[in-house]
Amino acid sequence: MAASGERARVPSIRDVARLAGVSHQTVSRVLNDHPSIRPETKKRVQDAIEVLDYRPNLAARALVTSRSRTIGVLSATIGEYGPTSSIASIEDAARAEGYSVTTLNLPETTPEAIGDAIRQLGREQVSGIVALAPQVRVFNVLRGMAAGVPIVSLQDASGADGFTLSADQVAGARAVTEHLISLGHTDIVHLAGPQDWIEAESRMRGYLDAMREADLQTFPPIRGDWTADFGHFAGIELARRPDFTAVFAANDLMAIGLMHGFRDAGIDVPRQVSVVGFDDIPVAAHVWPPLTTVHQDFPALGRRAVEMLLAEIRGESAPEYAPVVPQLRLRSSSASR
Amino acid sequence: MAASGERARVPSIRDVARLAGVSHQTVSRVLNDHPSIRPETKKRVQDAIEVLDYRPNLAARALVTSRSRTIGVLSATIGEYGPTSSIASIEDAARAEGYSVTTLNLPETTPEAIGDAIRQLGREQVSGIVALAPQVRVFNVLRGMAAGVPIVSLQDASGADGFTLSADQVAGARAVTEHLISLGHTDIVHLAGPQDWIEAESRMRGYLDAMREADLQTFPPIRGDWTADFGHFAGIELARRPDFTAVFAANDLMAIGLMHGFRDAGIDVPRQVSVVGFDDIPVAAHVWPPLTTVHQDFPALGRRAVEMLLAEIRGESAPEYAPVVPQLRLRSSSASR
DNA sequence: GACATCTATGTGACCGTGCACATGCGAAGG
DNA sequence: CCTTCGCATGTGCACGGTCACATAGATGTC
Repeated sequence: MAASGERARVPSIRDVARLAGVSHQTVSRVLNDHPSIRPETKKRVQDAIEVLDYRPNLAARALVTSRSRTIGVLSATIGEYGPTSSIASIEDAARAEGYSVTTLNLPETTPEAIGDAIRQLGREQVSGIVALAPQVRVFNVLRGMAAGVPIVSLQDASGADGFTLSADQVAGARAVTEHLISLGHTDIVHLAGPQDWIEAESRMRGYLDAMREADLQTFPPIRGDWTADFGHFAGIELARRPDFTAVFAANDLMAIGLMHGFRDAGIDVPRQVSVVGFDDIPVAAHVWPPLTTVHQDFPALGRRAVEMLLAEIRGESAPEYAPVVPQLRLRSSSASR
Repeated sequence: MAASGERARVPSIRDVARLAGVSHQTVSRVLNDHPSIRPETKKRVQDAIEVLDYRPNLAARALVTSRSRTIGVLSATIGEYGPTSSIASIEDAARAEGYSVTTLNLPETTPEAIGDAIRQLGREQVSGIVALAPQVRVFNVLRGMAAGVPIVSLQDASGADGFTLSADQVAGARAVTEHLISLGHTDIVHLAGPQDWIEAESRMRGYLDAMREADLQTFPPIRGDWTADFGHFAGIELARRPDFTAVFAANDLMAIGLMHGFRDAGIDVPRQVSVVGFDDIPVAAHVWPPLTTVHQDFPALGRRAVEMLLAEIRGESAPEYAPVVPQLRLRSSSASR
């Protein structure tokens, strides 16, 4: 469409200024909508911008302001459903506010790797960072490091000082455990996430709280790794000690694997054992039996993270949110004893 | 850790030059490893860089070179497993080569939206773009638009001129269809993806090719939307017309929903009907019955996309790859008649 | 020995913005 | 009527790199 040829280089702020008959600084003021500009002048400049199809050079702007209007997403999780959908909504929200998004996956969670990542984002002069750092360790390192750049962490960190944000994992876990108890289960096993993960701890705490409150005895939790394969393995192992009637798996993937393991071992879900999960991944409603689980609104979390970060960047006070409450999704994998 | 305080601004190339006793240009040469630098000089400069903990300012470099050493990922897909894992590996590969990654989701697939996205990435002066544009329409617009910036499309586009790349979807679909045929099925329904999607077409073609070659009659395909919910609906509908003994669903999510629908309708998989999917998502092995499907190596695709893009950026010739061949994963959802 | 060539390095301009400061002008205040 | 102030705008420089060109010494060539 655009008339090609013409080796004209892309127009700069001075080209606009010349065409509009003003100084380059006035153009700059229009761009950053400075208060004292006469409406008439503003109009002339905007017309010139239109005519030349001028676009501000982001690199030049970043150089002089040493801020890039870019948000860095630092992620220490790999390909899981939850984080992934949060990231997508972070991007959308940031773009809507005129920020670019650059993502950085942590290959490993050593303090050095985290430090490198933060420094890298620093070099790119990000305006702020959203961290999806589900491991306690990573979170702590982050806290110490991020000096200078606003940062929001998308994890549940009880009593954290900085800006953190998450769904109320404990409440969700508690709700689903109470659901099992209300069905008459008393011997409930928890298939937990890895030791170091914040969310694993929160979900376990919810389970423990609910059990204690109902005066039920708890089993030592089984430590999983979030994968369906582990769930499968755990199901076969658990089948050997049928001293329980329900399992709360810390995520859906493990829950689904677990049901598979139970089936291989000849245990019927939910007739003999009830199984519940956490996350409500898209297939949860369609596996057999459809999985009772806890739904999390990941997109909402991503959007809020961006709102909080922008508030911090702009020096505003953080918006106060009611916590995102995860919702119980009752399906067929849980039944009364 | 780092001695704070000290309002010293971050060191620039000139600070390094002063400390090393050379000109700033010599420092620049060392950084871009220019050939004619005396080893001794180089050493001095490197030491100075070390001492000052100097890091090149990316914005300044981008300003003068008008290239940002950033790769833009343009994605028109939302939260699906395949694209997501490709994107993660694109990031890793790009970072490993010293490129940053910025991601941009297309909210809609109109030509205008695509144009805006490309222009936005242009403003950010990306060095190249990897497009995950699974719809035919998007792909075509992209082809016309991207003038000026190297671009690689991660989709199967037969006869495309530019640089495109994908797993051989047709071969995968064909293999899984032939598998059903070899089990003795003759009446095989295809639950396809949406009309406009390149991969939907490729998978359907593989199905049609295999059927034609075996001299089998084909049914008009059912158009789905990739979701498990649709699969469920389709299962219930299909149960009313049992003129088939096997279904090839164009992705795992629909296949899993389909099995759910069949179960609701009282049809046993695989005894009465065989079901196969495509993608091999992480739960595919753990649903009941475990799903026969086609495994795609998404991370490998992402890595290759980056390699191709970098080759194009550097003006090298594109590396020649053997196509990524999807692999059949035989499980229990398919059985002989 | 004069000149061309190559190597190693330095000098100054320039990329496109925003910022600090200066300036002209009209309104308000005494 | 003069001073003071706020508004609207202009001037020049700085940001931190790279590029084009200049320069000085070493080496080779006839």
